[in-house]
Amino acid sequence: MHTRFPPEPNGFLHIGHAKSICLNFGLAREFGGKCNLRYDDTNPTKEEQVYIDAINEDVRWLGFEWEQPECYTSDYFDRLYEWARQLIRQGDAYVDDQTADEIRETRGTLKEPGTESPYRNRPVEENLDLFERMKKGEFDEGKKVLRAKIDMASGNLNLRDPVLYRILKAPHPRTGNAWCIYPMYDWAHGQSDSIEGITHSVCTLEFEDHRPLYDWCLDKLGAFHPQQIEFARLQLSHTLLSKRVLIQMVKDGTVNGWDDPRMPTISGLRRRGYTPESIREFCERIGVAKSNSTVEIGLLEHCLREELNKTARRVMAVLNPLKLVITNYPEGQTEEFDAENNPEDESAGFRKVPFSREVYIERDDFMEDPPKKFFRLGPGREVRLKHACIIRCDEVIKNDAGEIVELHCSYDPETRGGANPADGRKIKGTLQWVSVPHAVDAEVRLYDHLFSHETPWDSKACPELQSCLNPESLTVLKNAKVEPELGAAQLGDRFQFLRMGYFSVDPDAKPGAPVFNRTVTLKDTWGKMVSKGKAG
RNA sequence: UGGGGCGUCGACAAGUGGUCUAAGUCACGGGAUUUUGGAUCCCGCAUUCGGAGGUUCGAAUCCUCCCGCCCCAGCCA
Repeated sequence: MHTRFPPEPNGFLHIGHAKSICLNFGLAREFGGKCNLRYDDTNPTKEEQVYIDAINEDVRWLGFEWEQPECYTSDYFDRLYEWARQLIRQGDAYVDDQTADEIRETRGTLKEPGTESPYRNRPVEENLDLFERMKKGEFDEGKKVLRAKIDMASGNLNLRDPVLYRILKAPHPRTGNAWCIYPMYDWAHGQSDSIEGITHSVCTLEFEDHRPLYDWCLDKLGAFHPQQIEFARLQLSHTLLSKRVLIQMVKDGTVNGWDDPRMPTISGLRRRGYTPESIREFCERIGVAKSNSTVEIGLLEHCLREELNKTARRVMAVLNPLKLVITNYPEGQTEEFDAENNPEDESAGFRKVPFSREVYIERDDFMEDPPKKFFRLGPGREVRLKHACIIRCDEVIKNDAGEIVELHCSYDPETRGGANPADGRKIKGTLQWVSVPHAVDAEVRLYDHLFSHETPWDSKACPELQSCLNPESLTVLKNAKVEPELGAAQLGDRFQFLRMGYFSVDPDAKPGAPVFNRTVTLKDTWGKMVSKGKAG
């Protein structure tokens, strides 16, 4: 088995491409075959080297290695040209002088047949001569094309004398000015597959109509004939995977570049903190079929959490800090408690976490008048500070505006170090915290789905993209407090901020000024109860 | 009668004549457990396969008709 992943270098790869990559490379891996990376670079007006570099990086990052060296359709331009001459000699192709408009008008419609070009029956020698002169640059763009001579009455429009070559006086990123005629996809793809010895040419559903043409070309040429097989492209809820729209959002500033952590691009997912493993697992679980379907983005997030739960170090961070003073703890005293790094992985060991009289807790973890099922902190209530001790809230301090600025609590010395109370009373709530004098300031960026609408690609449900955007897709928190050791977090580090979610270091981070991206939240049963009104 | 596809649980998706009163995963609901309302563990979740007929001892799987959805009229890929 020999497969290939054939991107056009005209944009960045996204999660939909990942499905194709995993499929093609996965097939080769599973059946002991090979997989090529082939750039389908037949349109120099749209393609650029920067995209090739980005695609190479993304495929490698996803964990796949292609047969060296990578392939380019442009490497086959000579062969393709010779093959075109063979077609002409066989009387299966001709040079057409009609304009693009004329060709469109004579193609017919979906229900009516087209009409044949007046140039359709030119003698072979004339076609050969004209085609050669096209190659030499004697004609302007649009003046002539090479067409296959098939059937202008075919029900399949692709068979109504499709254009094989057009004149494009544009320099090519790889062949420079060597060519001014470039092959169309239909003329290039199958033959490139054939040259590379591809056995299974896997592509998306919209090419199903092209298969008869794919077969026609190879049959006429008598060349090695790979088999084209189609599958449904990925559609993800709350996500747009159209290259056109992605480019637009980058250009109009809706997002901050191709690698904005909200983008479904591989580079965006990478910056967001996704792991290659989780993306591969996702591609494995969604399966491959021919029916158009939409996968819930929750499945992608599940695959991520599943992996991060096993691998990410747990650490404490407070996103929206509220100061809490433990009045019966000696002023100026500091001690360290042992904290487990990952309950899912014993080998991750323990670390020391500094504790003192004043700590920050999450503002949302306190309610002045909490509902019954809220088992976090409230006046007179007891709660556990993870790894440290049990505290009771004695007093709520407010400013003149009536805002809560500080909590006064007392701790139970018996529970110091995380011990359970001797009297056997159960403490339901556990909070993460950060010691005030030891805290490191951090910027935390909270990300959510770019689109609040489930099917942003649906023009009926979403006539205007803007109105379907999630206004809360990015929330920047500049006043987060994190454990001291996180001040030294490195790019590529991933953590679970206890009870808050999984976070990764953003490239914007600088020494002493950490920046964290929320990769994905933790499952939030309480949040779900609140939004369903069952929290009372 | 343009051509090509697709329709199995809320979302994916196995299954292509008997082992199907239909696998698995996510989601969802319930319970246990828990120093993360996380994780983990149990339990539940399509008598039905777009619909209607038919063939057959037997159909999601074969046949007929019907319905719905997607793709194709770039000198894009």
